[in-house]
Amino acid sequence: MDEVRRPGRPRDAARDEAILDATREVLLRDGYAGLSMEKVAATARVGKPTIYRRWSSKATLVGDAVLHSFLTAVPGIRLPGQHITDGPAQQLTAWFRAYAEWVGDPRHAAMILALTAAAAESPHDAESLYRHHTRAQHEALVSCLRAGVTSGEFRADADLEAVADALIGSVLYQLLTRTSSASPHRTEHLLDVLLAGLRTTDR
Amino acid sequence: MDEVRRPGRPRDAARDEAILDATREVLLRDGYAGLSMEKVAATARVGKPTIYRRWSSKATLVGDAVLHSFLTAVPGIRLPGQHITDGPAQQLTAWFRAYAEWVGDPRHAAMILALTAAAAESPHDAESLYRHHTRAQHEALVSCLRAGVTSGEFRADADLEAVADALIGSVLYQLLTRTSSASPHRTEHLLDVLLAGLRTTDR
Amino acid sequence: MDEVRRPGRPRDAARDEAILDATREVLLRDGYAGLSMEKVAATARVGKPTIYRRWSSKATLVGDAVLHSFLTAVPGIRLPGQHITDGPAQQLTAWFRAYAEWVGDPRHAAMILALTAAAAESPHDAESLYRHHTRAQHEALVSCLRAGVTSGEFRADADLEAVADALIGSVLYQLLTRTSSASPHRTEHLLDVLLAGLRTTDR
Amino acid sequence: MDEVRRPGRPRDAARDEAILDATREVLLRDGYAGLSMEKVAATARVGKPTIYRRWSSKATLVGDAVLHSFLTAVPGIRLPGQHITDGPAQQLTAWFRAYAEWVGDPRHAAMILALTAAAAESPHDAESLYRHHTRAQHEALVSCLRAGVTSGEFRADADLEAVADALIGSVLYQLLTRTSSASPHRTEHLLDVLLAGLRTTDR
DNA sequence: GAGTAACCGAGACGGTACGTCATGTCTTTAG
DNA sequence: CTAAAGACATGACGTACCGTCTCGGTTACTC
Repeated sequence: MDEVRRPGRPRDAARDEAILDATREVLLRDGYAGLSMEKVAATARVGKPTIYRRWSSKATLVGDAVLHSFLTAVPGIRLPGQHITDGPAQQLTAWFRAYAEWVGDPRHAAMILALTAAAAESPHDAESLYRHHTRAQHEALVSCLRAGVTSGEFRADADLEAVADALIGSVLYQLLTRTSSASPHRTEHLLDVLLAGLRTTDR
Repeated sequence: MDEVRRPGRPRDAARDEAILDATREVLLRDGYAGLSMEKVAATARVGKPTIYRRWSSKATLVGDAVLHSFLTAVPGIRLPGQHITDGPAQQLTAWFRAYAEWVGDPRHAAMILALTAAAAESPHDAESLYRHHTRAQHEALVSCLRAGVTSGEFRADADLEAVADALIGSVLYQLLTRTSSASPHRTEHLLDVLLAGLRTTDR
Repeated sequence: MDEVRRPGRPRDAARDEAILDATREVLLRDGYAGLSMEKVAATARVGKPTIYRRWSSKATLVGDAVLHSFLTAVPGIRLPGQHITDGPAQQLTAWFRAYAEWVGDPRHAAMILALTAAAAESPHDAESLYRHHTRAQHEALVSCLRAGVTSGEFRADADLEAVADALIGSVLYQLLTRTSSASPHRTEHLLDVLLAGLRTTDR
Repeated sequence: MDEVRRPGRPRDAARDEAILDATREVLLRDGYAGLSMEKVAATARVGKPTIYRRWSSKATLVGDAVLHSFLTAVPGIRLPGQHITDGPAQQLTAWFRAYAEWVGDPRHAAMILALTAAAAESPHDAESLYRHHTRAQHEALVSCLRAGVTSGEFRADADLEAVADALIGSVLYQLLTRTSSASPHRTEHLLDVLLAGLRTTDR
């Protein structure tokens, strides 16, 4: 299980962090369009080859920068609910509130937009890029919904993937059309309708 | 209401079409990232100043190219239903099917992605850009939903904007994560759930 | 005989001069090794593509810069003697003195060294480069020597090309080994020996 | 007289040879311009620091590589003639023939050009570099000429240094202008003229 | 019908950034 | 302390586009 020691000077892990930090900083300041590898290198006080050694393109770099932003800044978002006392509906609501709040921060909204830009810009790696970086959320949502189906609270014939798509997609659409930020109560209203539609009619 | 006649040679309207066609062609071939004004000019057999005289940036050019693609290629999408015989639910279903089918064409999917890229790339003009170009769809959806509320078929307390956001957003999310295309039946399933949630409980 | 007018904006001849001037300036300051296209561009206040549009490499740029230095700065060197009263020997002496004096200026010495570096650096274009830029001198020397043969002053069996090679080559060798500059009297002494060797023995 | 034993692992003398060999190999293949420390290191299967530990720059490395080429490949060139039976004129002729023949080999011509490039590239170390590596030849020539003066065969007032400069310089000039190689008979013709010019008039 | 003013294509211009390569130094493990 | 390997900051490479400009030439109104 030991890592194989390659010859030569090992990569400095501190550079990775510096580069990702710089990427986020530039992203916030100038947006995805205004982000250049040169700026990132200068901000991180790092040579360009040091960046290219780790990330082959602007898109993959931004992808990782955003992913780290997800993981480090909002770990709570990863597991929508750990208390068994909460039912799926409450869990979904809790998650959605946390997500909306997280996205409410313009700095986090900028991360989502950057990721979206990276994916939409080059359709061929869109899937690998966008999916990979939102998969955690999507899977958490689906498993939560599935728990609701198992418990009999939700309809068994509902397409859970489609519901998860709609939850994440609606926030994305709001970010794109109402830059300021997605309104928390709007997302909550959507959840109302969706939950109503999901519940088993004979209860 | 007459247009003010400026002196000098008037602009050649045929160039507009040639440029927009070229833009779509390049967009399909190389994606938004691979689109350069230079390529568009070469493809349209037009000088660069001829483009800049009409569009000030890549984003606005792409915006118009996509909008024309919407308007000319799928006019049916604009008005979800003009036959009063159809109820709101049927109208929504019809519109959603048409939309999903339209987006199913990779060429049209590329247009949506390009528009998304343009908007996500520079947050400050995201709103003006993206909203402007998807507003028609969004408004049609909302007015259709509102008709359902008026007729008593849909709950009065539902946030119709949120529902419209979710419908459009879910397609967008699918485009970003499953490049091939959005699956038509998935969107249909989502509609099922949403309609169920929208319907007045005491029916 | 009219020049064909190509379409598009014509090149600005003033840039050529600015670039060549900058090249010479950098050459003097930093030598051939220290000359980079980037420095030349910055010094000439010109974009890099403007240079590459005209010269494909550092070597050809330096070649032209040195050639212009020859032509503009020391036109007298081109025609070794225009007074018919002077015999070939006097003409050679006059030319050699002028040449040695010209090369005595460190700025001109730097030009010759730069040209030499450009040629020696890449053997395949050495010939086209070096020969082209020193040909004028070489031809003038040979024709002068040939006049001496015709007039009977010089031996008919002498290899005039070899003599011209030696005259130019000796200055070059001195530049390379005694950087400060070639000593004028040394070249004059060489001329003494060569003239003595060239003269017809029975005079 | 014992070498001082320094602590630690001693340098491997075999590396020196490997590096110099690699330098010559790259020089032949790509010329001085195309030679990089990286290529040399790779060709010699040696780390870059191993090179920098021994030679501080590309120029000094090339200098030594060429010098070794001189010493090992054509030892005969070092001493123009050790048989007292030959007069200075014959010795000069013999040396010149050997030199011209040696230079006739394109591999050796490349060495001279590389040395020239190294010197011409940075005027400040031109002297130390070029002079050091051609000094042996130059001194041999001068001492040979001086013997001729002592014996009364050559004029006492001739500038022997200038003559030596011309001999070496003419070969250099030919290499620069006629890449293929210097023509042996041309150098021989030059020697004819020079010897004629050197000889005491009253013979 | 002559001006004139804006159009058109082509392409040069000063720039910025690209992604790659080489420089010379530093840091690691191994000998 | 040396050696090989390779990461590092730096900086130049030659190319692609940017958006502006300057050409010769065209087209359609205005006088």
